[in-house]
Amino acid sequence: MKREPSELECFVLGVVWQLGPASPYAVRKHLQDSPSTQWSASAGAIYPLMRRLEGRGLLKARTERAGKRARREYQVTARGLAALRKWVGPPMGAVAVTVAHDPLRSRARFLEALTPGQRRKWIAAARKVIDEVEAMVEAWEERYGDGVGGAANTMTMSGRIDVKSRREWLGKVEGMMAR
Amino acid sequence: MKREPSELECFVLGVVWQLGPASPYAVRKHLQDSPSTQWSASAGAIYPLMRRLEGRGLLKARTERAGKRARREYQVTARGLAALRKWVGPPMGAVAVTVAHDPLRSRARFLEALTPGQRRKWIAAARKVIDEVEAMVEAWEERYGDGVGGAANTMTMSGRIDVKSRREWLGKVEGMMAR
DNA sequence: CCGCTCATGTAACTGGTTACATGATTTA
DNA sequence: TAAATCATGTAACCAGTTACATGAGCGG
Repeated sequence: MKREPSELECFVLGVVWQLGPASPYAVRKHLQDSPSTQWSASAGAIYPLMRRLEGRGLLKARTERAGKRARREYQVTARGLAALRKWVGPPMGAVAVTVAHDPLRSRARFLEALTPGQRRKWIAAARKVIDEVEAMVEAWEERYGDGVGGAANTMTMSGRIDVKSRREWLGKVEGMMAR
Repeated sequence: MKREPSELECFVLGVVWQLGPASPYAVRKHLQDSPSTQWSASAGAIYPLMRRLEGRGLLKARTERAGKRARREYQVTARGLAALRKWVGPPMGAVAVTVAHDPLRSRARFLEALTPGQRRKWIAAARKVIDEVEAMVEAWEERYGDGVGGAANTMTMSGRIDVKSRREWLGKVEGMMAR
């Protein structure tokens, strides 16, 4: 029974599809710039991963040379696109049925372990974190604009809603704390 | 240089602190029931992890016997509480500065890879997924109510906001798709 | 007595991380 | 020409997963 590909594998497949022919380095940069820190996009992850995808026939590589240097350019194959579509769904796998993972919320769960003073400071710090994320999202939009198809819009939109909803959440947390 | 503990380690530390003396099994169940699938809470993760925490002096164990059977009950030590507080912050580590990770959004990023028909189906499926999550959150509240200190309220509240924001997001995605 | 849940573990694996190595190309 | 960045990779490690093993206790 063939195991189904990991989230990162599919995501990379998608990124290559979106960028058009892309080198592992380009994919890496793209992931690093993206407002999600879900993956570190380390070389040790990406290079072997893309080789793996190539081995499975989901990507095909072509070695171009720019100047003296060889660089691998990967492209999504027909099978690769099929795999991407399957991953995107429908149907979505069971992995999708979950509340979003947010390290801020994980921590907030244990706010009661702090002293009231620390709690107030925590809220302030959290607010700052959310501001930072907002800035990241805006910077990302600035940078990539409509670069990656219509996807950029979807992404910044989603980032903004995320920020908004976390602000709302934080407000409520503050309210509950006060009582 | 001592490496800082993983998210799961700290989260487990927090859960033990919240539950009061708790067995690995109890922690495992708790994580499994929680609406977050961030961790599978497999035995192979939890048992060694709690041993590790014990080894670091963040948990202390006491072996109780119920009937013929020995069960380990862990409790958070003073150092453990300090570590928990440090993890919760402030200051939050850099890990916290990220948009929430949501597999639905990851997938939505590549919606353009689908045919328009599939896209519509995708939206419907996504709506269902969100409904499921909502049900999970409600069930969780039903079950744990005010069980784990005031934290239960914070958690269901956060789950609800999450659901609401994802519905809003999905609506927008649909809107953008239509154009 | 059967099957289910409680409860504790271990062994093998693996995907992803950190850190290092190497050399080409660009920019100050 | 020195420093920074582009670009590709590898080796060692590790946290967490899957799958299995074991046995107690309990409800039907």
